[in-house]
Order: sequence, then C-alpha cells, then structure tokens
Amino acid sequence: MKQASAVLVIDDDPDVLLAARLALTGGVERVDTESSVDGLDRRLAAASYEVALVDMNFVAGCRDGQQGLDALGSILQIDPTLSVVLMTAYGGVTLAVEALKRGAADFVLKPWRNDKLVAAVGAAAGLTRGRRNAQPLELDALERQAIERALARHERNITLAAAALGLSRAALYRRMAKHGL
Amino acid sequence: MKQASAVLVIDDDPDVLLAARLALTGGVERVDTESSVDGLDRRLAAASYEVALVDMNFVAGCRDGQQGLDALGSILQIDPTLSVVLMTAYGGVTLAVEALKRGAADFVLKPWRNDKLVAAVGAAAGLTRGRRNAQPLELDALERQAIERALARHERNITLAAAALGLSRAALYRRMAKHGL
DNA sequence: GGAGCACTGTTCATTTTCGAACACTGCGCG
DNA sequence: CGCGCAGTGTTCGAAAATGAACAGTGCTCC
Repeated sequence: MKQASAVLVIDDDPDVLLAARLALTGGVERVDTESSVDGLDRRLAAASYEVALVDMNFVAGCRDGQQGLDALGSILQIDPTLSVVLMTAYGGVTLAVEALKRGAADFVLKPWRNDKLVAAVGAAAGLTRGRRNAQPLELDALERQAIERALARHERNITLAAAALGLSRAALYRRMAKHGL
Repeated sequence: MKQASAVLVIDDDPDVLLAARLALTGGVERVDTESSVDGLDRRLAAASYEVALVDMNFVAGCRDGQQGLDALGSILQIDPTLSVVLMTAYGGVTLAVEALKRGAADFVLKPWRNDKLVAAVGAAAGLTRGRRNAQPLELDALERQAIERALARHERNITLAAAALGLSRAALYRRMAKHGL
C-alpha cells in the first residue's frame, strides 16, 4: 500500500535541499525544506512529519557533526516518535555509531544514491508510523503482560511478585486465574 | 561504584582473544573467550554475561560482516537484555549503521585503543544492567501511564480513550479520578 | 428552529474485588 | 525431634468497581 508521508529536510546548502527534494519527490507525499535548525519547535508542531532528514554540519570548517547530534537531540525531545535520518559528507564510523546510539533512525553519506536515500527515508517513515500506531494495549492485556514479567522475574514466587506489583497475594492469585496463568 | 561484569569475547583469531582479554582484565570482573559462534545457546545460559564482544568476520575472504550480523541476531534472540558489541577490521559506515540498526550496543574498529574498548564494554554493561533492573512498574503506575497515553492519543476524548483501553466510560472516569487526572 | 448526533458527567442497584485470617506444606537448624 | 520461618492456596464479610441509564451541552445540517 502506498503511504502518504511528509519529510522535513534541513540543510544549510540550498543545492542539497534541491537535490533532496528531487530525489524524494515521487517517493513521498510532501517534502518541506528548512535551511537552519532554529525554530524547529514551531516547524514540527505545524505539520506532522514522519521523517526529518538533517545535515550534520552547519558551521563552515566544523566537520565533527556536533550540530547534527545536537539537532537530533532537540528533535527527539520535541517529538520522540519522529524518525530522524542524519546525513553528512564528512562522516566516519565513529560519528555514525554515535548518531545511531543517540537515537537516529539512519545515517546516510553525501553524496547519496537517490534510491538509497528514498529507501532510507521510506524505512524511517515506516518506523515513525509504527511508533505512532503503537496504541497502548487494552488495560487487561497490559496487566497480563506485567504479571507475566513480574512472575518470571521473581521465579514464580507469588509473594514477591505480588509485592513488586503493589498488590496483595490474594489479589495476584485472582488475577492470575483471570488471565489463565 | 565499581561493578562486577562478565564479558564473553567471540573471535576466530586467538591473538584477538588474547588482546581483548588483556585489554579488559582489570576493567571487568571476568573475561571468557570463545572461538566460534556455535553453541552460543548453552554458553550464554551457563554464565550470565553482561556483554558479548563479537567479531564480524569468521570466514576467510568474506569481509561483509554478515556472520557478525547473524550472530548479533542469534544472541539477541537468546537474550534480548544482553548488550552486544560488534568489532571488525573491515567495517565501513554502512556496516556500522546496519549493525546498530539491528540492535548492537556499539561498534568498534580493530585494531582498537584499549581505553576505548574498555569504555565501550563498560557502557554496554551498564545498558544491560539497566535493562535487567527495569522491573515492571507497580500495576497502579502502569495503569496510570497507559491511561495518560490513551487520553493524549485521543485528544482527551474520554469515550474513545475508554474504548481503546477496553473499559467503560464510567470506569475511565473513576480511574482518572483515582489517579488525579 | 429543531432534530440528530456525539460527547460529557453522574447516579445506583448489582457484581466483583479486596485483604486479613486461616490451615497447610516444606525446610533448615539447634 | 520440635521450633520458627517462608511460602502456598482458600475463605468470607466488608468495601469498591461496574455499566446501563439518565440528563445536560454543544455542534451540524436541513
């Protein structure tokens, strides 16, 4: 099924923005561009993006990608469900690893191959959708899961598990029976 | 606080195993080594490791790291709480990104700097401990969280939120009151 | 205007759940 | 052995949660 998706591309180089737009158009519903990381808050609130594609180097002569990592942090703080794909021309393994460890969905090197970029953005959009659709389970199922975990963690010692769950032993018995454990 | 931690190192090169042992001894409680990815199941069940440090290239002439990715998958399937640090001499950004996306805790290049390796393994051990100590919340708190999320997701529409949680509207009102929402 | 609709907030007889108490089973220990 | 301890599984009157029903509020549409 074809999915509508909105992507926000952030880079200080207009050429890159244009190239990204051309590469992504057709693959995604909408491509917005932004040349700075300022005012992200409003930007992200205004339209509900599914992917942010962010450059890591905004300051000339500064190639360590720190701005990108900072932007990543800001974006995830604003919306933890939004997938962030980072891109850089100067990246090494160390930077890529750091980016992923900090929660980036993917990491692409400039210059990119258009099909790879589309694939990365598509996969990231899928991640976002997955996170956003992850509706809280029904309370019943949630309780069942929690009880199972608590029992496992305490090696089926009902007394301890009950205490950990914050209920009386008798109550845990009843709920175990209810859930068929 | 100094933490006891057990590390399992897997590499087909005895020199690498020795180097790893030397680098890690002192930094961690115990270092076990293994020269193959076979029989991981028993190995992991026998001792409770906090980190697995795994080489990505077991087959001569095959440098794409596929074995490492497979091993990563196997290990996480056996014990999802165990942090896996991958290492390779031939890695590029692409491989590193793939490894992290598949759930590796970190990715180090051979030859490593001993202090970096110790730091990576230490951080990974911390991750494992965090995951393992993440005891299921008390049922009450869990319910509160679920209710908050459901309300947020449905823009405070009580009727919809109640349906999503699998309880009646009146019940949701009561629980909201109980939790002070 | 007013009928239809979707949602809110509350009431109350009925049903469920609560936990303290009890009896029982191992198990280590002097 | 006899004692204490830690755990299990069950009982029962008291207390709390349940959901159908109701009245109220704000809309949209004709």
